[in-house]
Amino acid sequence: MPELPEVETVRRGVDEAFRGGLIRAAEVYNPRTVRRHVTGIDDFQLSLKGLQVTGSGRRGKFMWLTLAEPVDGSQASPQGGRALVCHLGMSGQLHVVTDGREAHKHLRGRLRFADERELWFIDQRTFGYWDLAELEDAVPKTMAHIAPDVFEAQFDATLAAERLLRRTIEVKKALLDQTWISGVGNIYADEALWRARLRGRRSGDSLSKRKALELLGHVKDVLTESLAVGGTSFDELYVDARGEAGYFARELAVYGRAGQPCKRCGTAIKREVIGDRSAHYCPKCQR
DNA sequence: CAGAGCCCCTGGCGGC
DNA sequence: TGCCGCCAGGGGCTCT
Repeated sequence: MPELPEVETVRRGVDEAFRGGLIRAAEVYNPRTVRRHVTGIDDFQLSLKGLQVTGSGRRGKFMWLTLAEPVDGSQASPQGGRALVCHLGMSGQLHVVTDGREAHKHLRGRLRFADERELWFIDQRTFGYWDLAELEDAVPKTMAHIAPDVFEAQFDATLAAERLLRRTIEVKKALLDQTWISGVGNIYADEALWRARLRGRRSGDSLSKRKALELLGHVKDVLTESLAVGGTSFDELYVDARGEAGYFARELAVYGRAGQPCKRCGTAIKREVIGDRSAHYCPKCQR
């Protein structure tokens, strides 16, 4: 479900609510939720108890809360220290809970804060997870294989374009590969390809460098525009940390619009399968 | 190293 | 009512 704009929207809401907050207890109800944490569920819960949230970060679709011991004058440096990494998977949500509501059916874990507020991790399909990681250069060590996203200073569009040009797989599939550019998922890959008038079936090495750069520009544009309106919500499976939907669904040109007219030329949008994921495109104006 | 194929889950929906 | 297959914003692991 959530791609970069949705994850960033959630991160902002969680940061605003819990920056500076003291974790009184951490509870995990489904062992799968901490499957990346090799020392187990009990260790995970104990490790978080008593820590303070000092801030948050994000790379692509991964977000994290930075943590420190709540001791005067010895706050962890923003470049080092520990973090609670959260990946939302296909159906994960983080909710700021202040009203003592009844537990949700898919509540997988929660942080109880000293002020009685709670952070809930709700995840129907359990592809999401929580993990603890050491930070290195302000990024969790466990994310060394995830490339910078288009909003990071380290992102080099020229380098990324050159890498895309060396790939023999379909461009659509390449956009979903988080190891050279992160944050793009199935929705925004289709949208960026439509904007660039490119068929997702084209192989990376069939593009000109100019076209590759243009595509990356469209990726950044569509992510920016979606973030500005809180992301894309189709149903209750994506809402922000306060339970609010995003408004980008109405701006989508191709994703989920099979059979409907192309917003540029009126031709019916088609759906195909690329790399076991659905892909939506205009058969006339995407080549 | 890039790429392909498989696995991991919980539902909603339409067809029979 | 059931059963069955398909579909859904994710990524990891293993083998070639």
